[in-house]
Amino acid sequence: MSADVQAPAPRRRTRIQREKRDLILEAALEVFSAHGFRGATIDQIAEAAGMSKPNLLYYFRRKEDIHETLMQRLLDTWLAPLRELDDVGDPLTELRSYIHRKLEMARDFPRESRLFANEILQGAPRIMPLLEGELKTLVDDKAAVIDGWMRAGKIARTDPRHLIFSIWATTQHYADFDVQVRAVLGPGRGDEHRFEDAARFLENLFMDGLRPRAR
Amino acid sequence: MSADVQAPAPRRRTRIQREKRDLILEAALEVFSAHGFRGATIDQIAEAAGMSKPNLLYYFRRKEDIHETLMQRLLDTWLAPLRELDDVGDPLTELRSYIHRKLEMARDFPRESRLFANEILQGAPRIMPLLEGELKTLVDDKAAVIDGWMRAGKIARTDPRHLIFSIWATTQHYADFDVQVRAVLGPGRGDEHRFEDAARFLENLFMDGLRPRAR
DNA sequence: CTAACGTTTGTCCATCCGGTCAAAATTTGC
DNA sequence: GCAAATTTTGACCGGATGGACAAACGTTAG
Repeated sequence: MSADVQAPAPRRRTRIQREKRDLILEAALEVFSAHGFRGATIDQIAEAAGMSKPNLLYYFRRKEDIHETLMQRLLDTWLAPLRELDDVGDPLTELRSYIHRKLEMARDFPRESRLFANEILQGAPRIMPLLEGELKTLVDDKAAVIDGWMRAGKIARTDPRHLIFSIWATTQHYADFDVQVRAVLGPGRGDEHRFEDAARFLENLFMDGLRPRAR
Repeated sequence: MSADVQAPAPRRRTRIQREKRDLILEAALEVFSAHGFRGATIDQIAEAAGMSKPNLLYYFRRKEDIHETLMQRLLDTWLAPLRELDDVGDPLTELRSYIHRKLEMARDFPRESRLFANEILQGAPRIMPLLEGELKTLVDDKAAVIDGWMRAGKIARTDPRHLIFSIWATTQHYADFDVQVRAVLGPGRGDEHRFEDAARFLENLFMDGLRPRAR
């Protein structure tokens, strides 16, 4: 039995409706993430989804509806790694795996990352409530967990919220600024193995910083 | 009589031309950084610059010309902090001030940061050559400097290029993702002092990482 | 004063784009 | 097999937008 995501009380969706909507959302992710909301046109999305514009508009009445649906679906996937950050287990290990999971997401879902980045960059006009609600709550929650670790002396004392920001920033950078990263690394080893190199680097950075280790 | 194909070789510019062009570029920075290239309209820029659209088009023949000029002017300012990274002086101190300077730029020139972010996010269609040329050269150069420090045992060994990326990512995050940062910190102390807090946090992170310090 | 040059404006155009609509084609429930 | 419901399509619309243009306005040098 299907339970509809949010839309206002239409009767339960047809198989075709579910399939086509998914097709459209996939196409829209491709187009929105590459050009931003304003830069993307319905025609582009329709073509990428292999259907005509009026046909697409039969499934989503307005361009903004597509974007909104996409955003809502994505937020869950996107925040999953942070949700998993758990109080049990060794703090340093927990944080290390959080960083790795985030980096894997940047590698495997760069379009999703760019979609969010695009939205935030332009002032998050369409997802402000989500940021101030769901996201803030989650971060508050996890910041408390991290704070507990600090108080217990398990990790160094710093600002837990800025720690989370820095993990987001460093990992998502490899998705959002991919072209720049590749341009700078140039062809050759760096370009091919950039995610492995990034993983190793970030682990070093977050665990021990730059100060030379006395051995 | 005019024969110039595109930019170069116009006779020297009038005082009015210089003033108006600057005015337009300032307005364009505001508008482009807030809406992206495609999202910005010539009318918006013209209004922000306090002139009519045809008047603006008298100084810049095409929308893209404004963007291009803006980009070229900005790159210098933007990379200045990295250029200053110097071989002389204590490596850790050098890196610390680089981080601080970058963070100050994110605080004082958020529009510039967002303009670049927008461009890179969309695949850098208009500045690819700059990335592969000027930027890559500069990074190669500074990576060599950092590498020297590592070989000399002055800082821990890691990947110098990814180190640079991580500094860019963490500092620019406070400009590019400002709305998200503010939404998550919420009103109150965090919001007001976010840049000071960020500075302190980043210094801790880059110097010593998260491992609890034996005291 | 006036001719030459630089600047500004109103008007106009072609195209793009989000969205509508009615009719045609297809699928579904009985 | 057939009527009702769903899906698809082509044609169309109105507003926004990038840009062209010529006429008007202002400034400056002789």
